[in-house]
Amino acid sequence: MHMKSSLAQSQWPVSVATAPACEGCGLVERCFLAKPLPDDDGDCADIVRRRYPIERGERLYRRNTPFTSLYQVCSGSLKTQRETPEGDLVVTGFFLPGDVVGIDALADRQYQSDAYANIDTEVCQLDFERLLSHCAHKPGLNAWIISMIGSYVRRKDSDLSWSCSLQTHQRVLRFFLDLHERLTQASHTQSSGLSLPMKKQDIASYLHMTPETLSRNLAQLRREGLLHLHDNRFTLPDTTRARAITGL
Amino acid sequence: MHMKSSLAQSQWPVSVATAPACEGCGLVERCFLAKPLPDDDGDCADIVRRRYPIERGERLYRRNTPFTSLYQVCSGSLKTQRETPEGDLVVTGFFLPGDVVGIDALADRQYQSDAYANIDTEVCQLDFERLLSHCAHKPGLNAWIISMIGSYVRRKDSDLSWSCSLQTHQRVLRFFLDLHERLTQASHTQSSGLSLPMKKQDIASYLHMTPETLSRNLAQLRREGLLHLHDNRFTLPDTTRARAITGL
DNA sequence: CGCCTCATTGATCGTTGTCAAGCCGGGTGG
DNA sequence: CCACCCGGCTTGACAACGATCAATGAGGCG
Repeated sequence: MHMKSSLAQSQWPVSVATAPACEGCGLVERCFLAKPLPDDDGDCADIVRRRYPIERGERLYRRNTPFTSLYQVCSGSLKTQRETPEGDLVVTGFFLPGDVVGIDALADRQYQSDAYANIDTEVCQLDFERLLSHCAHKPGLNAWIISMIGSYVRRKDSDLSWSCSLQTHQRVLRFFLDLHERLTQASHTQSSGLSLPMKKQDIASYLHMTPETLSRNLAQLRREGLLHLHDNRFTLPDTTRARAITGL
Repeated sequence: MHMKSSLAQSQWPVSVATAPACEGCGLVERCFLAKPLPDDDGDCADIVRRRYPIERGERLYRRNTPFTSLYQVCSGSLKTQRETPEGDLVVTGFFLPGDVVGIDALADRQYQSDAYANIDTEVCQLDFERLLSHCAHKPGLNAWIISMIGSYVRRKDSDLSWSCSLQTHQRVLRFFLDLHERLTQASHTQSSGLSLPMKKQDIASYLHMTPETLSRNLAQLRREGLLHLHDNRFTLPDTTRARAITGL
């Protein structure tokens, strides 16, 4: 019964040694890659390539190229984008520290989108073939993979359910609530304001609206005292009311 | 197009014996459940419960109940729906013969939506715990699961990318193109017209528009000769033009 | 300084949601 | 067999929201 109540990441044994390359990584205490992999008996070393830097604006992988690796964000942030039939670019996801990117490539063994760094970023690379080949005799590792994919599915599903059905100002507010939550859980800093790790254009694209509409809605949310945003730093002064409005 | 057979399904040995309950199932020649499961050495019998009927309008599972099983549709069709914060119901997916439903429950071990039969339907039930417990010593089975989830992710991802960014009439047309493709690949019947296995209200909800808007768009597509739809049977007279319009 | 990209604000137009009425087909009961 | 009802669907008139077009401002970098 290796697969108890929850597939959650938290059930891995709080492990002892952390890999040398992980020293100083802000994610280290909640990152499973920083610890030995589940059921690792020492032969998993070739799976992970740790803390690999990507510069702002640099591309991590390109659409329609062969899928080889998954990547976990250590610091910074990534976006994935695709092209519409008309040739416009649409942002399909943002990836923050702790998130795994590349899962959309599992089915076709081809990346389904282009992945770019929004700001200077570090990722850990996971060789998927090697990962799978170790799974057979490591049920814990297998469960971890399915859990990881499950989280991605949940996120996509919930995105899909609100990104179209909510009103514009609700979408914007929900985006910032969600972002706040993900950023604070990743790094436990409760500093005065979080920095916005992507461009507003990209946010607009992700939320299926024009930059103009986003800007107007931001102005209104500021007026209503639901969001402070200045110089790429933001806070949510009244999360209770915000949650009530967005239904989160 | 987007129907390259995914990761692993096609690589199973075209197997010999089909299970008795699968005789007469329309899906039998493309269904992997009809054949012994990958790497099955005989002890997988308890995983699958075959061809289990659900009546039109009946609920298969309910949101926020414990996740136990995945279901593959044999015949008929299912929908999944959720409630918005305002209390409206939104259809989040349609499942046709060959599709696996319940994958959104993987992360939380709770179903994330309500699943209903649109018409009289048959499903095969897969006990997920048992499935996983067999994975350890059956790498093929493991790969199959990941492939199955991968297909789901791909579908969700592509839904997400077009269901919001396209114009209304494009969304409608794309929906019918997609439906046509999925229905014909499931049962190889190239009959004169396919029957629409769901209500228009649900289609409207799924496409994020009102029934009125859907109706108007259907009327226009008929006028333009891109879609025939009468008495719940439909054909696509000009798939080439339709594809060009929707970017599929 | 000038160029560039990003962000903001205003004016106008078009598409879609809303509200309302009418239609059609299936089911029920007299 | 027909009258009736009800849910699903269609069509029309109107209002509202967001996209488009255009102009301006703010910051980064050669």
